[in-house]
Amino acid sequence: MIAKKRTPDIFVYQEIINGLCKNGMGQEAFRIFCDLKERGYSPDRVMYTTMIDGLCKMGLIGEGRKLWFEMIRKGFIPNPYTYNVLIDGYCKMGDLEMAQKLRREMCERGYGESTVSYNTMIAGFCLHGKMDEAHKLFEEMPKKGIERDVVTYNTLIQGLCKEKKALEAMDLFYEILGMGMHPTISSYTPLIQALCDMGNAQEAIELWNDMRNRGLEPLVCTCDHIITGLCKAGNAKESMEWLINMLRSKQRPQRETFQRLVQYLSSSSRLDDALLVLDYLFGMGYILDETVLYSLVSQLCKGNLHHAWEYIGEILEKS
DNA sequence: GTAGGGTTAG
Repeated sequence: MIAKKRTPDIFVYQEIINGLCKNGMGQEAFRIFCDLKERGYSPDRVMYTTMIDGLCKMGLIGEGRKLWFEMIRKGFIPNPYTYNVLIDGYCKMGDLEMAQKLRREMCERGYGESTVSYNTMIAGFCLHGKMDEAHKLFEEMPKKGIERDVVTYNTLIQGLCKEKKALEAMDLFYEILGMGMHPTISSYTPLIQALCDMGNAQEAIELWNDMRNRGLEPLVCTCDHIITGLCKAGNAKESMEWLINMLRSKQRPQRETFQRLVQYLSSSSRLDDALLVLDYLFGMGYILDETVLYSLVSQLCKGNLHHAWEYIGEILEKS
């Protein structure tokens, strides 16, 4: 456009800056933003908001704050979008006090709170393990007439799961259903992981099936969690089946998943399966961690030493 | 000639 002397307008630049920010090229966006100002363009409130958000998401909250004041100097009053972007930035870096201060300031300016502003703060508290505070806000929402949406629930579910409170998180999941809302991938993923971590793989699989029945496509890592969960629950057979299904559908399990499975199979004397999984592991281009290797070798040595020696030679060659 | 852009989980 520039070469053809078609000067891009502010909307085109807005799209470019936003697109770069959302695709991991925030530095480039910031360069263009600064360049624009030098060439005499004046960014408006939306563009400032977009750039402040981009900077916050890169962890450059100081730069974001500078732009905030620059915007005010140029006569733009921050609106709820601008506030939320900065509040989210402070939440993410753990300065919850500053986030709360900005939230009060936003209200003093006469802007009402919204589902998004609540979700932002709840996510901030959850991220930093302050579940009591998160709950307080969650309870406050209906009292203030602010609707909870599926993001509100998902955020709290994720927070509770991280704190190993899967039962409480399940209650919220049922509440989503009870309210007639539609759960999303983010409702299921942390729950399945938490249940697997607790050794409750069967319930996790029920959730998995429920998710599939709703036409939701699970994240690949969810499958990894189920495989490790099944090992934890002592279910070698099903664990192998899930792994093979993953490989069949051309999904790449994590190295850690293979290792846990090899470790579990060898420690429960299923050496044939362990060696089979090991073959898949090497086939994916992974190498075996030393501690898992030692445990496998010592298991092999408990059996027929002659065979053990053959296997070990083969394993060492591949690793 | 007009309208058009920005925020929360993952």
